[in-house]
Amino acid sequence: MKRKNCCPIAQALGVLGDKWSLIVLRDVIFGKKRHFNDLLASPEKISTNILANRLKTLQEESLLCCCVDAENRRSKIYTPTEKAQDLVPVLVELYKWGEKYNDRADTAENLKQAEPF
Amino acid sequence: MKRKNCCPIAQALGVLGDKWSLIVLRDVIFGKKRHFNDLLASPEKISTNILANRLKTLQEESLLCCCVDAENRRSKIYTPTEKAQDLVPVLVELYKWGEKYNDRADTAENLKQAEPF
DNA sequence: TTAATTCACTTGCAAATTGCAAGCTATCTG
DNA sequence: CAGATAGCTTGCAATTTGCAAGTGAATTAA
Repeated sequence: MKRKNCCPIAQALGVLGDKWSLIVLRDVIFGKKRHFNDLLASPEKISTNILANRLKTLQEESLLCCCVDAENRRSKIYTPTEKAQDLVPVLVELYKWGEKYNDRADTAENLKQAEPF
Repeated sequence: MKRKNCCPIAQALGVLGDKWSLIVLRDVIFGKKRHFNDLLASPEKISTNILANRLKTLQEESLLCCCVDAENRRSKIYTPTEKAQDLVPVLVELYKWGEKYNDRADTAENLKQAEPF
């Protein structure tokens, strides 16, 4: 989804707003996974065609770069760019939110309406 | 995508990891939009069936609550819960990242590989 | 009080995306 | 040289998305 000339949140989601991109980036950034098969092995069970497609689009978006492993030339090494590293705060906030809410049942407190601004 | 018993990032993305949920939440939280037609009017042009579906799932996930407008009974008011308000930091970090990178072309700086941890 | 309008959807259908399994090619290892 | 391994690609069914048109109840305008 190309989202030019619009709000930065929508622009960010144009790149990251799908089921898998941020999972792949999480594994590359925090899990330090560098190889196709490492990324395949994540508990979320991404399939090979989807992973190949995400690696391609994340390179096109300059979030990952790819080089051949000098010591094993059938292997490729995927590395996060600084643009990807700058997603660390996003991933950290997502982590905190996920930890706060998605482990536990909905409580009366959670369900409270937010105060008006 | 149900993602129980896994990493909080994956849990969060199970709820938020699609093209539209965070756009709707952005509009409800920051844009203070409260009605179906307000949300439809966003520049990203969500379609009616998708919006209806997201409003339903966001209620099921306790991110929005819905009540009938007392002064206009055909109108419904969608309000963010605290669980939704707690996504503000996520949205802010997405905003900052989108602002930093997605307005401009890729520069040599952006494309630099990240330093190893 | 009837007609038109508005609001929040729903339905139908085509197009795009996802998910699963199998296969393929180049490299390496025994 | 035979198998194993890494990183894909292909085919196809199922799910999700996007567009346009339609629905029904509530409201407002004539």
